[in-house]
Amino acid sequence: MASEQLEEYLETILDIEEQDGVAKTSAIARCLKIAPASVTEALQVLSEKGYVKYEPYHGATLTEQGTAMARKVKRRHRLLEVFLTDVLHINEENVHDEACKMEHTLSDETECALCKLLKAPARCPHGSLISACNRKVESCSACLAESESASACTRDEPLLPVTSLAPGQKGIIAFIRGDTSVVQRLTDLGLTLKTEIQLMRKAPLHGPIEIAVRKTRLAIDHEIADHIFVTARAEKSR
Amino acid sequence: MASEQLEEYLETILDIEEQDGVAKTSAIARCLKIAPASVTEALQVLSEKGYVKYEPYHGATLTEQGTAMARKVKRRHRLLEVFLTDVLHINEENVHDEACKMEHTLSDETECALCKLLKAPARCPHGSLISACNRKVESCSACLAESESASACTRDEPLLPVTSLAPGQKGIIAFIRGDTSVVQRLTDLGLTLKTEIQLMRKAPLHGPIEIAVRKTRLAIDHEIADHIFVTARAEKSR
DNA sequence: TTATTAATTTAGGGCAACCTAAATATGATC
DNA sequence: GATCATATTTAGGTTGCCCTAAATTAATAA
Repeated sequence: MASEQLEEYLETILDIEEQDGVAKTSAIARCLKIAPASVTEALQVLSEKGYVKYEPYHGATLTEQGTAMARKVKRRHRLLEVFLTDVLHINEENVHDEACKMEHTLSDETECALCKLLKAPARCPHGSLISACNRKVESCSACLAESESASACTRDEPLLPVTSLAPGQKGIIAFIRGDTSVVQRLTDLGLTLKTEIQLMRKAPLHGPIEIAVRKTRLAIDHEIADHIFVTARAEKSR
Repeated sequence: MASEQLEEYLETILDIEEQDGVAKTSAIARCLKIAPASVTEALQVLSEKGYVKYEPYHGATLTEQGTAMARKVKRRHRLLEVFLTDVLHINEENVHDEACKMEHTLSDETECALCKLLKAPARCPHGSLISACNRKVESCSACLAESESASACTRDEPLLPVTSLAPGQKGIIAFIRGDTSVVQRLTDLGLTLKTEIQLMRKAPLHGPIEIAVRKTRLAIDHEIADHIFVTARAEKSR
C-alpha cells in the first residue's frame, strides 16, 4: 500500500496521463503545487515500488498496478463527492477538497458500504465517471443482497468502462453496475455477461455510443453505457 | 491547528486524564503503542504549542485550549462511529479504527452536516457521550433550519454536559441538544436556557441524576440529561 | 552543428515523527 | 538518608517528504 502522499501522486499522474499520454515532472509539480525536484524524488520512489514506469527526463506512466491503485483512489474520491453533495449537502466549492482529504482513509469495507448507500452512482457531481469496484461480482445485486459489508474476492483482471474503449475495440461484458432492473434492461438489448461487444462510434461530449453485439448494431445512451464494464481480453477458462 | 498525530496525542491524553487525573508518559506510550521517548518529544511540542501543561517526570495535563481540541476530535470520532454503525452498517469491530482514521480529515462544515444527518446523537455506539458542537447556538433547531451547512460563530466559553458536574456544583443551562420538541420537554420541567441548576446526586452507571432548579429538586433520566449542557460560570453580560 | 534555453535531476538541508541505547531523576524500601 | 528499581528524558540516528541552488540533459533556434 502506498502512503497518502504517494496516492496523491498516483491520482495526479492518472489525470495527466489521460490528457497528455505521459506525465512530465513539471506537469505533476504544477498540479500538486510541489517543487519539481520533489516530484523527481517521488517518481523514483513510485518507480521502485512498481507503480510507475519512470524514464528520467521523459516523465512517467503508470504501470498496471499503479493504474489500478490510482483508479481505486479516484473512485473513492468520486464516491465521497457524491456523498458530500447528495447526502450531506456540503457547499459545492468545498466538496472536492474535502473528498481529497478523506479519500485516503476509506477502507474497502467503508467504500463498499458507501457505494451501497448511494446506490452505486455512475458519475460524480462534476460529471466524471466513477469506475467499477474491484469486488468479484457480476452486478451490484450481489453487494445489495449483503446485510453486512462482507469482504469479497477481488477481481484479477482490470475492468474498463465500455465508453473508454477506442472505436473498433472489442471487449467482453464482465460487470453491470446496478441492480436486477438494470441487468434486465440490458439483457433485453442482448447485453448480457460474457457477451463480446465492439465499440463502433462515440458521439462526443457524453452523447450516445454505437456498439456491435452479435452482428447487431445498436446505439445506447451514455446513461446506460455508464453501467457496462468490460474486460479487454476474453476470460481464460481453465 | 495541530497535526493529525498531535490530535491523536491530545485525544489519548484526554482519556487518560479523565481516568487518572494526569497523563504520565508511559501511559500515553502504552495507549498509542509508541516508545516513551517519542512521547516525551511530543509532549514537549504540545507544551510549546500551548495544548498541555507538561511537568518533566510528572506527566502532562491538557490546557483549556488542549481540552477544547481534544474534545472536538473526540466528538468527531464518536459522530463518525454513529455514522459508520447506523448508516453504513460497518462491522462493529472495525468501527473504532475506521473512525480513528477519518476523524482528522473532517472539516467543521462536514462535522455539522453529519451531526444533522444523524439528528444530533447523544451517544456513540459504545455508549460514550458525544460532546456539544462549538457553534454558538441555543439548540439544534438552529442547525436543522439551515438548508446548507453554513458557518456560524463559535462559542467562547466551553460547554459541559450537565452529567459531568460534580455533586453540589452549579451551572447555567447554555445549550440544549435536540430540536424544539426536546426544548419544549425540558421547558416543561423548568429547564430553560440561562437557568441556573445545581447537580445534587448522580446514580452510578448511567442512572438518573438529581438536580436542583429554582429551589425545586427533580430527578431526570440520563437520556434526558444527555441533552443538557451548561457553562460553569454565569455568562458575563456586557 | 553549435549554442542557447528550458526542463529536469542531483546535492545538500530542514522538519516531523519515530526508534534504540544511555543517562538521569523519582519514589519506595531498608 | 542511602540504595535500588522503575520511569523518564536526552542523545544520536532513520525515514518520508518537502525545499533551494547548482549541475546536467534535452529540445530548439541560429
